[in-house]
Amino acid sequence: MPELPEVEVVRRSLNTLICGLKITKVDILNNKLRYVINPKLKKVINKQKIISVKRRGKFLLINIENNKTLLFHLGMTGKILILNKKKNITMKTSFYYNSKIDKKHNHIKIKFNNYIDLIYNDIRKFGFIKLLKTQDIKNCINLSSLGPEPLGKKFNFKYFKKKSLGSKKNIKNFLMDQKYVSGLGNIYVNEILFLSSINPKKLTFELSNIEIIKILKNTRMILSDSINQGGSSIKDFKGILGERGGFQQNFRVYDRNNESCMKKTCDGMIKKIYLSNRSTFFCQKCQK
DNA sequence: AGGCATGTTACAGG
DNA sequence: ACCTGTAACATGCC
Repeated sequence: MPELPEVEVVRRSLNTLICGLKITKVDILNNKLRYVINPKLKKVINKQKIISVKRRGKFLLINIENNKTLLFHLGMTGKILILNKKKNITMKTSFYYNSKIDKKHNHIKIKFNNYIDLIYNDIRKFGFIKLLKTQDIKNCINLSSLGPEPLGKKFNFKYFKKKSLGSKKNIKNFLMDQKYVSGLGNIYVNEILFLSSINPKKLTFELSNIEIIKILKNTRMILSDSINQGGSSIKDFKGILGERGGFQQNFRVYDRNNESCMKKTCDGMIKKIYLSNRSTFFCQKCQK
């Protein structure tokens, strides 16, 4: 899935591409995603203008004129595509353009008054779209228990210290838990702990102040770098129209089982284990 | 053929 | 109540 950086990149692209546009038609090609799509959705949003596109954790929120909001979650394989019919090309919404995209997984199509179509494509159908009243967003079951944004001011030392002392989780599961901090997923958590030289199994109440500071700093750095690069937790991403070729993020530790540690000062080996059924990579030497 | 995959959630057992 | 591991969801790729 798209973790926070990917969702943020999509949000920025959408925000520049569809704000102010009027919806002229909605096609539901498949109404069974993670939740069954509200059958009223089509009628309610038709003929309405897009006000803004926001993000909370890994959720995307499209605010619409008549006090409605479309809440998207991209699950594991969800993508938002923009099709420009005037030029008969698929424009990127940043890295979500991919020449391998198969039309048979297009589930929702929203047409606008300027030759643009927004398409929701999702191979595994773990994602969803919900129609909400804008004023109900904060109390919505999906958003109400989310922790602070990892790039926001509330995700600070004081907060982290308090929550980490109150938890018996290991640090990896802690960072993966959206109620403590929202938007991190398996890839970025592996990367954060690697750069912080902390063992993923270390319990949060055992973390030193210095380790907490490292986690906070590396979280911000990794996420903002990734956003600036256009998102990176998708392996086969190609740039706009594919011409930029095989952009591939070089993760430092994720998916590097049995490779040697990339840190200059370390000659350890990366090991793969499972925590809560999620693949976990760490250096046996510098992440003791 | 079988294991694995960026997420979330329910359930069982400790 | 909290924690972890397991499985489920649906599909594709080694």
